[in-house]
Amino acid sequence: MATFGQFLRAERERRNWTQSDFGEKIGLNISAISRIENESQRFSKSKLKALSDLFQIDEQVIKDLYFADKFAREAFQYSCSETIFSVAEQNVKYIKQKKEIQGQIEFK
Amino acid sequence: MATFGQFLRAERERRNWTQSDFGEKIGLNISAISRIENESQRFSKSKLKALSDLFQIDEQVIKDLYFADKFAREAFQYSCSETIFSVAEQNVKYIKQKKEIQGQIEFK
DNA sequence: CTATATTTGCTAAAAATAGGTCAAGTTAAC
DNA sequence: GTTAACTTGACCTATTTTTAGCAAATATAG
Repeated sequence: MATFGQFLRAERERRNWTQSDFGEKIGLNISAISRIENESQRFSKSKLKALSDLFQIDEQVIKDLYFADKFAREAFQYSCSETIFSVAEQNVKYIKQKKEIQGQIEFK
Repeated sequence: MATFGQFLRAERERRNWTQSDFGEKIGLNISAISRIENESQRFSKSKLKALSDLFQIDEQVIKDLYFADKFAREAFQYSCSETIFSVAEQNVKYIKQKKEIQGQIEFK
């Protein structure tokens, strides 16, 4: 599965829902759904939980799909180089480690 | 170099600039600089070009550092799983490929 | 055809971004 | 122990971007 919009469309169709069915369930009108599926609009972060409930798909999975798509589009849009994601991965490790150390200091 | 703020601070100090020197050159006041260096505020995307001119560092390098940092922080904040960046990388490839095909259709 | 589903132009409203000010601190160097 | 450099909190504002509803235009299935 490549984009979040394609994922949404596939899951919707698997359930034989029209865009307006889906829109009603998730709280968006039909044009928003269309644009989201065609990626001219983003699905809103704040509805991810509702989406995971609706589709009965683990929230972590949904969230990861969502952010992978978001990052990919942004990296493409700004012509980032190909190494960017491995750098980002290292950065996350660094941040995690830093927070751990901070935690230790706070409770000393 | 791990975060964009740390990068900025290191480059500023290498030049023996105070935060207020740097702020003047880039068009931000001293509290903004401090917060940016300590990552409680973001550096603005629209100033990346000016920054690359000021530091005489290739814009692509600056941009990559900036976005790697941005993605990492977001992934951390939303507790994305560790595989997310390799998925994102694949997604970029997919997007690039799709745009190529679209280009071919448009000029047929 | 016709009905249903989807896409899209326009737009007001909402939300995110970007940053400032002022005050009250803390560091670090001399 | 001053002084310059830096940090941080609280609060405020302007600008830009994005959203999502309406309605009109297309597309698609039967």
